[in-house]
Amino acid sequence: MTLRPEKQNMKERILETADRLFYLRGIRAVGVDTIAAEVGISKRTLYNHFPSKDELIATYLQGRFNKAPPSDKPPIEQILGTFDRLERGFASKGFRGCPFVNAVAELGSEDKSVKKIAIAFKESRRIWFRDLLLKLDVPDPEGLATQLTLLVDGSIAQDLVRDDPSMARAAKEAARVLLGNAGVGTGGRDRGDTSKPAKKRSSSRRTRRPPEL
Amino acid sequence: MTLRPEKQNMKERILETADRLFYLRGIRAVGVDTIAAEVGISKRTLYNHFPSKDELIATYLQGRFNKAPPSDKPPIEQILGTFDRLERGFASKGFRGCPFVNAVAELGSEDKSVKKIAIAFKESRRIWFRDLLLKLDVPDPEGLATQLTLLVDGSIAQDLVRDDPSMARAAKEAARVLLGNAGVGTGGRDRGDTSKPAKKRSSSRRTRRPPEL
DNA sequence: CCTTGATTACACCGATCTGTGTAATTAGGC
DNA sequence: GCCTAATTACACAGATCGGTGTAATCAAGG
Repeated sequence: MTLRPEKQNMKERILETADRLFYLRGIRAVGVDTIAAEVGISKRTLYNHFPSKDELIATYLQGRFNKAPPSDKPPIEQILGTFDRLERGFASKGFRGCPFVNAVAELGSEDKSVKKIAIAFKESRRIWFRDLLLKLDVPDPEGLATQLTLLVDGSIAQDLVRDDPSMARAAKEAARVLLGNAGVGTGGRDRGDTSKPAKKRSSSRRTRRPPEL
Repeated sequence: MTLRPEKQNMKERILETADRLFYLRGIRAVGVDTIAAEVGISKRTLYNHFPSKDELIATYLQGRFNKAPPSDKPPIEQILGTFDRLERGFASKGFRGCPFVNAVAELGSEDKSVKKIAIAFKESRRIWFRDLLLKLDVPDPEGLATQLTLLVDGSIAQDLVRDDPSMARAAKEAARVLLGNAGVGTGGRDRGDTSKPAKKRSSSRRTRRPPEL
């Protein structure tokens, strides 16, 4: 059953090329002919592996859904490290925004399956933040996790249009402030003692529901 | 020289329809035939007013570049009010993300003019924040303004995929924390005295360059 | 060697795209 | 009423789109 080496993973090869082109140039901007030509195969072969372009798009987005590997580093480092990885991603040449946001922006609200994948991805990242925040015992892990995702997606959008990787650093600084406000020492503040600095000080730390000035 | 009423602002009529369709369905997804049909004119007439679709796209984006009207309200209210307006926008049925981010996502890095307009828009909002922050005499108006734009764009992206207007509120809460950290009372914190509460306390307020944990 | 399945080249379909050419029609200003 | 300019309908060009049908070729396993 062993095919010749270069065609061993035909489906993966197609998917890799589709991923690259879809992400870099946009989904609507890339035709199946272009993908087939780039892979070096006939269009017929492509359609023997994917019944339609929509299926290829869905598989492409599914493939972008890489969950973060479990880490044993302290939660605070994992959270802030997210923005470091983000900055490295921005600085890399191939970065062009969030594939899920781009897909929703391109394909409109018509395509329900695309939107479902995008929502699932965004939510998974929020949950990832939340679970780390739970270990830190912050007052409102749900809300703070949402706020962190805002910083992530905000910096991604800003970098997409500005090509400015420093947006990730700005997001990190903001994240540090939000974490500090929640009673978490981030190692970047006044005193460097990161050793559990008095969490949950009565209620004044929490960003309470404000009286809507 | 007065044309008959319904055709008095032909160019504007075309532009309004193009704006609506481009924004709601996407730029690539809408053809000039569709626009002309929707306006109720012939395709030839459309091309008599716009030499190409690219020109129409550029004009569409230029038209989205509406600078905020000057306000005499306190800066802090203007800043936080941004997120209230954002939330109302999210809740309105026609909202579909940031037209500039969407355009860049759709058209790729090929179209330089589109990207330039998008950058100009993003920067104008940052400057708007910064100028308000200057009046508040915060330690780092430039950096804080950038952070606020991250919250704005983050909530827009999140709402685009989640259809959840509460993202604007989450952004507002985060903005409140960031402003509070900069020494600005936002009316939602412990003591309600918004009367210039000890700005610029030596250096410990500032989110300093952290030692990169 | 022969069978089997994958891949190939290639033509083709109908639809859609941006953009143009043209001649007829319409309406306003003088 | 006449001139001018805008708008109209409509055909058409040339390209690209997603997708299919077909027959030949190729390679691997028995």
